[in-house]
Amino acid sequence: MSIRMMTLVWDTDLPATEKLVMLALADCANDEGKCWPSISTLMRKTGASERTVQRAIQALKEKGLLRRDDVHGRGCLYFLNPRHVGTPVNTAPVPQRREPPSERHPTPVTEAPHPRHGDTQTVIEPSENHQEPSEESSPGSEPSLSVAEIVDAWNDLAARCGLVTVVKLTEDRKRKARTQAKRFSIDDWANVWRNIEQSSFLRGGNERGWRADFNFILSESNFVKILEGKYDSAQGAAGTSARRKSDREIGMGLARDRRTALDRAIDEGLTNLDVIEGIVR
DNA sequence: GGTATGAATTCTGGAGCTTC
DNA sequence: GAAGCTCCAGAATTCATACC
Repeated sequence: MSIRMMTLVWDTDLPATEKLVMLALADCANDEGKCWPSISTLMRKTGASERTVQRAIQALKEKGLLRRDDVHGRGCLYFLNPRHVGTPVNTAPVPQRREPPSERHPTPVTEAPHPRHGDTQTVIEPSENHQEPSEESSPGSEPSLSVAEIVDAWNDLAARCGLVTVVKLTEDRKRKARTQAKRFSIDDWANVWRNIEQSSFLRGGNERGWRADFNFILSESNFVKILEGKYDSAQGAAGTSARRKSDREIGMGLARDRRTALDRAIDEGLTNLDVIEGIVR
């Protein structure tokens, strides 16, 4: 154990996990900062998982606080960097800090501060060709729609309702869309599109002018609320569904006809959102 | 000033695979 | 066997706002 190293680590302004791993390393190090604990030793000392320890080591390396030399067959040698560790807080590498919401980018261009290797910021040009069949399959729970179908349907709806269209399809958005597609049936999606279109609140008709965006609907709780008609401003918070509002505005008979056609289309296994939306409209 | 709420972001751990 | 890497889903945290 190096008291000198540990004292320097305590004075750093590191995120909790990184500081904990750094302390565990300092606990094994000599006064030169040299040590060779295994990942499992660091796991035991910190109480963190293997993955968390690895990530913390990677972050410390990137910040210059740590150097790691691989020793084939013998694990790794770590060198704590006293110069960096001892750097005053105000000049030390600071942890990632989020922008306040008012400074954040609007939905489509929000990016994770640590994009993973292989992440892409794909520019979506709605078409019928950007299917991702390999990503949609999941044993046990088949998604009701593909990511491309969801994005296309949203962009179509957004264009009609003056909402923000999806310009970039991040890995995070893809993942959430896939999750939603597995959670909800195709008629749930059709109902959500319709409820958004019929909700003045979701289209900016609120005190702050806030509008629903793609990320908003990818939240499970938001999706359920839209589905249940809780954003139906005309009906208030009583929970009356947008479907009933649709009946009132369009006329009971017409709405019933449309719903019947929609149910029939769904029963027949129709998966084309454009067709379904055409019926809904 | 304290508290509750909603939305957005970040962190964490499991699984599976590869490399040395 | 040890370590690294990526993907994924859920938990935790942060922040702004509204309300008392």
